[in-house]
Amino acid sequence: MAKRIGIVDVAAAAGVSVTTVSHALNGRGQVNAATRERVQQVAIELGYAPNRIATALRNRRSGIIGFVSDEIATTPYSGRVILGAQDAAAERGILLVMVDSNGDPEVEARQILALRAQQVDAIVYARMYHQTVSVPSAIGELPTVLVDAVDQHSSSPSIVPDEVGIGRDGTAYLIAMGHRNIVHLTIDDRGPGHDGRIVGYREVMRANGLEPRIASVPSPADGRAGFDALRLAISDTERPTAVFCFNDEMALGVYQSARELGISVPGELSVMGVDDFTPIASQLRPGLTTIALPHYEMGRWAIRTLADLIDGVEPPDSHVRMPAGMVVRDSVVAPSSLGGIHV
Amino acid sequence: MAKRIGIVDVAAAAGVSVTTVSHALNGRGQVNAATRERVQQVAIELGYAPNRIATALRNRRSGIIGFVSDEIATTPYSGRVILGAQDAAAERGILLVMVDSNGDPEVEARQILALRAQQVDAIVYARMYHQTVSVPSAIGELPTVLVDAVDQHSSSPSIVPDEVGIGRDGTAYLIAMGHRNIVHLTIDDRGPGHDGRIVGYREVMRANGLEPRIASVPSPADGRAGFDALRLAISDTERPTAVFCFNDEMALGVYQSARELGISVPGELSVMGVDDFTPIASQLRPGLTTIALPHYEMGRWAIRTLADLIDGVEPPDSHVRMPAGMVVRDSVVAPSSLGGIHV
DNA sequence: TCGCGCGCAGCAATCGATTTGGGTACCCTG
DNA sequence: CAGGGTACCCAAATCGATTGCTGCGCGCGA
Repeated sequence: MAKRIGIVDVAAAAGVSVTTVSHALNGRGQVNAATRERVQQVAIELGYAPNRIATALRNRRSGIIGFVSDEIATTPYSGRVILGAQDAAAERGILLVMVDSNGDPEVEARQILALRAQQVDAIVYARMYHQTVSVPSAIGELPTVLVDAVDQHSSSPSIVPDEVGIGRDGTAYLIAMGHRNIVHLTIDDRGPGHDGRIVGYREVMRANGLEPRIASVPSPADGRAGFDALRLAISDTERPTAVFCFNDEMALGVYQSARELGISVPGELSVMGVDDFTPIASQLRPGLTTIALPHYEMGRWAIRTLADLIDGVEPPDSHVRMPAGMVVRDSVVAPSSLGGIHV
Repeated sequence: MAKRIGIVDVAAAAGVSVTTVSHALNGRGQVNAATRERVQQVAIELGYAPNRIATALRNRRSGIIGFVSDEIATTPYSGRVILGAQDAAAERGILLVMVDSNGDPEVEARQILALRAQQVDAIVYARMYHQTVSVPSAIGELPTVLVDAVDQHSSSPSIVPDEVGIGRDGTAYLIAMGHRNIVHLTIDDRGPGHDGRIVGYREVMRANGLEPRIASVPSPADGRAGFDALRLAISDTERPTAVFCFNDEMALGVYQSARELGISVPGELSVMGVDDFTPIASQLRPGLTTIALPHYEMGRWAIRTLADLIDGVEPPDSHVRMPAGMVVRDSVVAPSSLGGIHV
């Protein structure tokens, strides 16, 4: 059993005191260049790695950031947030401890307490999808940033997707492709995503002299609802040439509905999603043109901001809305190419 | 700024020494019942929570387990493993630190070293899907378990899905539903999942006097491949009444191919998947009958086993193959109900 | 030659909880 | 009343790294 080697072992091997080893390795005190080099050499040979627990105790800084989510890892959405956070953390030598409250506030409070007992330096409070929250009091005075969430009553920095921008960009793209009769298919439940995208959609439609047409269904996961919504949309006086869906799951529902109704995609109907949920978006035929939420970037931003906050640096922008990016595949084409009805 | 209260504060408030507080709270030495109660009372009033960093330093046990994965959280598969691990860890007051090597062995080694510096008590070495690996040497002597992976040269406990059982169960179910002409649609790349399911499939087919028919495509994510494979299958002399797919993504491809070929599911073709990948399996119409890999349970098992290992308890079974469970939806029906060709 | 300053190195305190090895008071017994 | 237990409680050492302060020795100016 190879005993873990500590700073005393290095000191003994190098023939100096632990103080000098610490100084040499951390570049603190005054150490002769030759001594410093020798110590570093010995440390490497012995495979020395400082015990971060001891350092944390002494420095009152653990180098760990807690990542609190309502639904970790179970959805690929938050997965990308985690990935971004992980990457940014790894760059800074920070470790991430993730906990999943499963949406239960009591569990959440307990887990945050456990995190605090573990002396985490800061907390990322993330939600699976964009929503309004209130930061749990258990967090106390720990530096905190919110991801995919905002809290009006908190001064903690937060980052969310630019929902209005998504509504604008998607609509503008469809219009640029030549569509004029565009339905926005959303969900019944309201929320920042729901509202923001509608605002952006309306804005751009009106700016182009077009009439906004919005349909909504109970749940994106409900295939039948997509079917009904589409049927509703096409039974309208003017049949739409494009559907701008709230998310990719809903787009999958539309694809299936369209097939059942004998409507070809994208020939007779262009479809656009939001999320770039790969298993769906890239698997569908035709490939789904969609808007990728900036999950990865939000994760990175969160850790970067917290690392600064820990060092006492206040972020310039406290509440950030991050732009999303279009992912063009094959589900949106110019309406001129369709054989169906046109306006 | 509310100073964090420590054991000395509790001691002062309760009018006893820190030793007694420690004893009272941890039930170690001999403490008068009245004193114990008073200390506990005071501790709660003050909201005392022991600094686990200090405890870790003293006890040489951090209460943290490292979770090393090649692709964390980005796929819902590993997401469920994480969830199971999280739950089991939370029950035991253990925290999980997850790192993602993104498949890069060098990054992985660095991260494992960081984990060791952080004094993790043990490591879960997980893979995104069932494969054969070799445990990285950076782990050293730390207690380790493998999830969704095996290493012939390591004595570390491991847990993987019972692939042969999956092949057997799926095939048996289709046969029980009355199918006799069943194609197993798999991927080109070999691996424990690929091989095991074929073994189970063949075994049950032969045992029932049926001829195994296996087709394979380059990638489950490749929709076109699913299309081609299905066409290949149906151009066969005897048209299959059921397809047993390697996974749900492939099943999605088959659904789409079937639609394009004018074959109704499940009317003319029953489809079965593996994974129970919810966004696909439950969203498809008809709902996909599939076999759920025991990801959650494997995650639980991993932490349970490690917790025992840390306490010096050797697990009874070192290499476990965990059974999977059938999730019945609507994509498999008796072939008698189809109007198509039957054997 | 004396003394001051500087370069270099190390002692010892510190972080907060646990644990070892006593110490003290009280009670009981002979 | 002395000796021996017992029940309670506590001082101090400990975990490993960091850091303020001190000490030593050498060189240079007076």
